[in-house]
Amino acid sequence: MPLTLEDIAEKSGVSRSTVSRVINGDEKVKSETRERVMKVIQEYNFQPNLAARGLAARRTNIIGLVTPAGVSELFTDPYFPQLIRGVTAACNAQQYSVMLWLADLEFERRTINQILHNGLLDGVVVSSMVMDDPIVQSLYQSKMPFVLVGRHPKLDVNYIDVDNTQGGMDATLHLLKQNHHRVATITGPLNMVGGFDRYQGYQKALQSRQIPLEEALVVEGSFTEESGYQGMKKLLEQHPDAVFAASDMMAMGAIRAIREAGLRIPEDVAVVGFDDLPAASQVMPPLTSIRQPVVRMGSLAADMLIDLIHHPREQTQHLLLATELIVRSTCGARSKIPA
Amino acid sequence: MPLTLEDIAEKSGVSRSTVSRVINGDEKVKSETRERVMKVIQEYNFQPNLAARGLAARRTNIIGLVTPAGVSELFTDPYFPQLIRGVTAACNAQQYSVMLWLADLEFERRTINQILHNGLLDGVVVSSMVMDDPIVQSLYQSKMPFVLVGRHPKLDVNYIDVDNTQGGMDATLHLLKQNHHRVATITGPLNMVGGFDRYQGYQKALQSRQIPLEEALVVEGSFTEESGYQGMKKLLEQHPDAVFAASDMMAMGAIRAIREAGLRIPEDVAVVGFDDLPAASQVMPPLTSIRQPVVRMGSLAADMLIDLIHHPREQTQHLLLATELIVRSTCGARSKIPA
DNA sequence: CTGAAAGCGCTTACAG
DNA sequence: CTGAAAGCGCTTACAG
Repeated sequence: MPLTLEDIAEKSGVSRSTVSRVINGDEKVKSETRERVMKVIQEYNFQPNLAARGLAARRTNIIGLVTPAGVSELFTDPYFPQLIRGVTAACNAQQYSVMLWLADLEFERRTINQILHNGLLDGVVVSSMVMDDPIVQSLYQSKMPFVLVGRHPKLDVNYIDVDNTQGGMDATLHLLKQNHHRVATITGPLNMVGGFDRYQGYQKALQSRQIPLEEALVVEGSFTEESGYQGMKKLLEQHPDAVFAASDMMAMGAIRAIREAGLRIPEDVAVVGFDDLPAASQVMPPLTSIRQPVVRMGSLAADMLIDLIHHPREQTQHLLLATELIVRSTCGARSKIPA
Repeated sequence: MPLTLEDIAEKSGVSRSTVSRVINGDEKVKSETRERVMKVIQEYNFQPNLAARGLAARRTNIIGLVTPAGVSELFTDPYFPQLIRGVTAACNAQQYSVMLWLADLEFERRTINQILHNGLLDGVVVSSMVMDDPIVQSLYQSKMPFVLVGRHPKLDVNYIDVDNTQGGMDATLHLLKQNHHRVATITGPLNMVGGFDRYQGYQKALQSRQIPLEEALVVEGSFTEESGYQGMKKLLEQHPDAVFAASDMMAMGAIRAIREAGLRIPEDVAVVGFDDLPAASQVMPPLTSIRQPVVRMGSLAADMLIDLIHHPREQTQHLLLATELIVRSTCGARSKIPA
C-alpha cells in the first residue's frame, strides 16, 4: 500500500493539513517545519494520490489533448506526433499530465461530454482541422478552459496558430521574385483554416504585385500526395512556370506529375511546398518549403492553457507564430546564386 | 455544477447505492429499477466523476502509454503514431482513457514512481526500445499490471511483439530465391530487440541455405536514412548483389548510396526493407518490404492489458504477430514475372 | 433486491 | 503558523 498524507504527517510530527500545505507550496508554513516535512517526503518518496486531490480540490493537473484520429495524415505526416511532443514536453515541465483523445468519427456529443465532464481534466488543447468542429462548439459552451491549435474563423476563442497567410504569401512572392510569371497553386482543403489561409497568402502576393488572379491556375487539393499529383496534372494544361503547393506532400505529388510530363524542375516548373517535412530535404531535388514550428506551437499551446487554468481571463488570447522560407533546389533560386 | 450520484438518486427515487450499482452494471438490481434509473441518467446526460470513483474503487479506467520521446524517429517514423492509434482505439472501445507518457531523457526513477504511484493508472502499456530500460525494471518490481510492446530478452513479462525473426528470415530468403548470392544486411541497433531479432532472421535464412555468414557483409545501422546510406557505402566495397535493410528508412538510404555508385536497382543490387512505411510504395522504385501490423499490435496490447487488469494471472502472456512480405520492384522478383 | 453507513486520500475554510 | 473537522463524489461490505 502506498503511503498517505496521514502517514507522512505522523512520521514528521505534524498534522495532515500541514503536510498538504507543504506539498502545495503554501508560503505560510514555517520554513523549519517545511524542511522537516520535506525530508520525510523525500525519504519515503511519497506521491500524493491524484484522484483524491482531484476530488478535494477540483484540479487534477491533467489536461486533455484532443486530436482527430481517422485521418491517414496521422500516419504519414509528422504533424501530430510533433504537436503531441510539444504538448507533453511543456506539460512534463510543469508537472501536468496529458490525456490523449483521438477523436474518431463517431465522436458524437455524448462522448464529448463524457470527456469534458468526468472531472478529470483541468483544461483541453484541441487541434481541430475542420472549421466547424462540434468539439470546439461544445468546449465553447462549457466553462472548461481550452486553447485551440489553429485559429477559429468565427468563434472568439483562445488560440495559437502559425501565420499561414504570411507563409503562403512568402512562398508565392519568392516564386515571383525568381521571375516566374505564371505561378499556380494547389491549395489545401478550403474548409480547413490552414488551407484557407495559405490560399489567402497566395492571393495577397499576387495582389501586391498587381497580378490578376487566374482561376485556372488554382486547384484545390486535400494535402495528400495523390491530390498534389492530380492537381498538378490539371494545372499543367495551363502551362504554369511555377507552383505553390500548400503542403510538402502535395508538392511531392506535383513533382511526380511534372516529371511524368517530361518537364524539368525548376527550369520548366518551379515548386515551393509548405511544412518543411523531414523528407523535404532528403527528396531529390531537395524541396524549397515553408517551415512551421509545430513542436513549439504544441508547447506554447500547453503553456497558454496552463496559464489560463491558473489565471482565468475575460479577454481571449491569440498567438501567431512566424514561418520561415527554406530555400533549396526546386524553386530555381539556388541555380542563380553561384555556389 | 455537474450532477452527482445523489442527484440522480433523488430524481429517480432510489438510494445512491442503487444508482452506483446500475452504472456499474450490477446484475442484482431489479430490471424495473434499473430502467427507471437509466432513463434519468440519460435524460440528464449524467457523467460519474472519475476522480471520485478512482478514489473509492481503486480503479480509474485509465491506462498509461509509455513511449520514448527524444528520438527523432518519433518525428519521421509513423511507428509511434500508429501504435498510439491502435492503443487509443482499443481503449475507447472499452471505455478506457489513455494517459500519454513520452519518456524523456531525464526520466529518472523518481519520475517513474510519480507516474506509477499517483493512483491514476490501472495499468501501463510500454513501448520500450532499448533492451535494459529502467522503466520496465520498475514496472517489473511493482504490482502494476503492464504489457510490453516488443518482447523482453530477460525478464518474464507480458508482451506482444511482431515476429521480427521470421520477418528478417523471410526478407533474406526472398532475396536468396531471386538467385542473389552475396546477400548483405544493414541491421538495426543490436541493443534493441527488434534490431537484434531481424538480424537473427538474416542469419537463420543463411543457415537454412547453408551459406556461411560473412562478417564483411554485415553492417550495424541505427534505423535512420543516414545510417542506411553510410552502411551501404561500406557494404558496396564487398560487392554484394543484394541487401536486406532492417528498416525502410535504412533501405532508402541504401538506395541513395547504390545510385550514387552508379549501380542499378534491382539489376546490380537488390534491396528489401522492413516496416512497409507508407512511403515505401511511393518511392521510386517502389520498395519491397516486410509489413508489420503496428496498429493492431497497439490494439492487442491494450486489450491484453485491460484483460489483465480484470483477471490477474500468475502466468505471463505472450503474443507474436506475423509479418508479411510485400513484393514490389527493388528485389528483382517483379521483373521476372511477366506483368 | 436495496439502503444506511463507512471510507477512499486529499484540500481548505475556520479557529485559535 | 498550525490543527480539527468537514467535505469532495463515488464504491462496497454489511444488514435486512
